[in-house]
Amino acid sequence: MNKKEKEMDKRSRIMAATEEVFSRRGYAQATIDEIIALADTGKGTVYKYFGSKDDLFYTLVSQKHCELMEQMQRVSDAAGKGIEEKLADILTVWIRFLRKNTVLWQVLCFEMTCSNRGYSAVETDCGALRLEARWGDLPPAEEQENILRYHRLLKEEIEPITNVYREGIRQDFFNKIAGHEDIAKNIFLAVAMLVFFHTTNNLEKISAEELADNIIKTRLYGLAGRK
Amino acid sequence: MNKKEKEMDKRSRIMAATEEVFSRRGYAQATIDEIIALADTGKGTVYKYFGSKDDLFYTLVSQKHCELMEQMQRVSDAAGKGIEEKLADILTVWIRFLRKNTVLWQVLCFEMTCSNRGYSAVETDCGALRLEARWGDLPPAEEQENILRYHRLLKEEIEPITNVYREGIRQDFFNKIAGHEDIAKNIFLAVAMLVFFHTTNNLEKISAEELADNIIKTRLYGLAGRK
Amino acid sequence: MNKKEKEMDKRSRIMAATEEVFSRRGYAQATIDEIIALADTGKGTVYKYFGSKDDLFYTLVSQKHCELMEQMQRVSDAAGKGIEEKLADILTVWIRFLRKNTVLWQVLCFEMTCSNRGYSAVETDCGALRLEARWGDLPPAEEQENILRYHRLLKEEIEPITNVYREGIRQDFFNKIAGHEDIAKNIFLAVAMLVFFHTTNNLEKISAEELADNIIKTRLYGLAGRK
Amino acid sequence: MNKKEKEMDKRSRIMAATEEVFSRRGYAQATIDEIIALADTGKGTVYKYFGSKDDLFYTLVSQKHCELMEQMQRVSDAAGKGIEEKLADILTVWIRFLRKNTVLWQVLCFEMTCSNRGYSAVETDCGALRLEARWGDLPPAEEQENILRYHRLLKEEIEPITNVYREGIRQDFFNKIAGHEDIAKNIFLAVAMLVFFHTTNNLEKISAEELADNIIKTRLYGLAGRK
DNA sequence: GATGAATGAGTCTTCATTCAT
DNA sequence: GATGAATGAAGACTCATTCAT
Repeated sequence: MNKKEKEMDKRSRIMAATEEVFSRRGYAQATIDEIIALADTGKGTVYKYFGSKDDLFYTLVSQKHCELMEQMQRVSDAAGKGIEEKLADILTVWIRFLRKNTVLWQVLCFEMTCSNRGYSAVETDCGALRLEARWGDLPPAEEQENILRYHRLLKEEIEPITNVYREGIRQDFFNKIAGHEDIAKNIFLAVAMLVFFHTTNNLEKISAEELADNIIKTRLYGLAGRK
Repeated sequence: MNKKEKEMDKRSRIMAATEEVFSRRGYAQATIDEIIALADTGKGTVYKYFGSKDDLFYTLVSQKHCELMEQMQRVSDAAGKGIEEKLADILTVWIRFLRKNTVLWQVLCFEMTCSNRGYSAVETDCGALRLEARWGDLPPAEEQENILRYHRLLKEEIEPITNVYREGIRQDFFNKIAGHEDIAKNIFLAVAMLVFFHTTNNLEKISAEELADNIIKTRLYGLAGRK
Repeated sequence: MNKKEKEMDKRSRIMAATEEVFSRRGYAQATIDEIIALADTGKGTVYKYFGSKDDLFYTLVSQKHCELMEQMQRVSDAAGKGIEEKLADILTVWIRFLRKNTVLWQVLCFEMTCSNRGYSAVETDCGALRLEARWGDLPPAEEQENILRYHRLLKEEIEPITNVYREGIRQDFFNKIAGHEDIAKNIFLAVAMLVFFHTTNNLEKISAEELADNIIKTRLYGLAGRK
Repeated sequence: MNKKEKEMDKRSRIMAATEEVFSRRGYAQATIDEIIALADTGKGTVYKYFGSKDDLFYTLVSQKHCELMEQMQRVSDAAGKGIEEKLADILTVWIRFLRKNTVLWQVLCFEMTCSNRGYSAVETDCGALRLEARWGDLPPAEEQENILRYHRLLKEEIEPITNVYREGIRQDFFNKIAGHEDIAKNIFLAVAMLVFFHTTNNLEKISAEELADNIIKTRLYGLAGRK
């Protein structure tokens, strides 16, 4: 095993331990000590590669995020599919992903975005995200940036479904009932919630495809019986 | 002011401070020190009345939970209303409540249920809740109980809408497409998610009634345009 | 022993331990652990009373500084003394003080003022002190303030002798050879240096009065023999 | 470029980086990482050539010390000069040197001699230096030696001026007022202090020669006006 | 009953030094 | 010979909880 391989070995062992520990404990409760014990490495090594606990977490979810985006892109790009099918495909990918990374994405959505500290990300005119405090003061610029990067991940993950939704609007596929394209986000988040609370319902046994299909059908055509 | 009143005064001042601090900081970031400073009381007093930080939080949300249940009960009990109207009324209550207690319920849903530590509450045959670890070991019995009580609150909050849903099923109001009554929970949680992420979408400016109505309409009759 | 007394007891025990440890190790090498071991107290207690390691040090030297200023003021105020006598008296106080607090003031002069990191304090027009970086960037405002307060102590300590020097100038007691009143500071600092390096010379055995007298005499009338 | 040259290149690049970093940060705050980044070399190389952080610093100041001694020797050896001129020349060299190496010599005087840890160097009968602890225990012999070598540098730097002073005594040039030859050291150190605190006084703008001349004049003939 | 001083286990983070390649 | 990945000891600081007054 050469130097490069050994280094990757360390890195990936740390990454694996990181995933396990954050998945087991959430962010705040996780400790670097547990990670290094699991990765069988020194504390310095972790800090050399990743810089800080926050960076460690970000690196982990960032990587997973990329995998997710790739899959979403693939199904989004698929030719010859209708709105309904596309939506179902994207949701399927999203559900599968969340089922594998439930805790991690829960932590990302709630702990890391600091939405539980009253911070929200709002879109500026130029499309960038800016942190806003619903009360109190904003943290120092550097910390803001750390928080914002998590918001950016989420924003990007919602985009594919938003795009399909826009396409549907153009094709006059959708009703014009409600808050327009926030609906896309709505579906997206609702599915997340569904998975986050999964074990308390029976939807877990259903395959991702089936679940996505159900959700899309219900959303598109409604729960009320057609008479 | 007699002894009893003075005591209640202390209690309620602590309670008010507790709400403010947990709402501002989430659970982990909140400190007893900030609470007593705000309540202008001693640390011992807090521990005498409430026993622990967790108990303090539970007492707070428990109280709010009762208020919520009362309101839900009231609209659920209203006579002469159709399924659609009842659902909209319950959702309106739920949305209003969450908008007032966003952070608190976010914390409750994710931090306190320890769903971010891989624990899930499953319903036993006798209708009770039991904690289950998706991996690793369960915590000591005492801690399990502390976690479970939060699950019980949530379960109870979902019930009113579940009941209406069941009624709709009986009246043949609903399609039979999907996971049956989990759908109720689905709507319920989706709405929570909507509020939790509120500032990032425009739905915030809409009144609770309007929002509830939109959601119900969309859910019942679908997003797809009727041809 | 009542509550107040007990509290003062803790505080003063911590203070005593602080003095001992900082005197033994300097600032950077000193550890809170050693201080609490010596004070036989908990770490939290130290942080409750003093906030941070830097505050701990500042509190200590600040207290000693006050004692020094009091003594300097006393001899400065003494009526019916000539320039020479006044200078000697102030120097005597200064020497005595430095001999008792050698390491502490050495640390204050060099470690705490961060002069070894390229920061200097310059006097603004309004007489206040401002930090300046001879290279690189200044630290955040908060840290600047922490550094400046040490400079302020030193500035205040030099004042009495500067005042006497100014008086001497007015009385035409001094030559006009050199950098005018910086000379006062010069003497002051030279004496500090003398004490800081004391054990390497024999001046240690001389009493503070004698030493002060020698220094003043030499400074005033010169080392060169009068022919 | 042959092997020898390449090696020297490495060495000198490390040395240059060492000077820059220690000058910018002092000793404790300086890190090997910053040095190797600046020298564009590997950490192992530094340790191969210099053994330890302390050795690195010592090598640096040792080299500068030699340059200083050379210059002092040159002006000391100059024929046909009086006491006053010789003193001024030596001081000029000293001032120039300190102005170029302010932080380095500050660190040397206070941090490296561990005078801020209560250790002092005393001269034994045979003229050698021995470490003494004003309290507590002395460090292990090896560390003592590391500390002593810095004291030796300083002692050697003071010698030229001490020699001239001795010559002045022999020539009956000096008064017999004070602590005899410690006076020489006194002047020497006072000048150091003057430079260490330079930005807080106006002496900085004066040329080294002028400053040296002023100091010598004032010291020799006194601050008090001749009537 | 109310208080708040005291506690100390637990965390993240830094950095000089080593050693296998 | 040069490298830099790996290490782990060490240190500042936080905060829930206790308990004597």
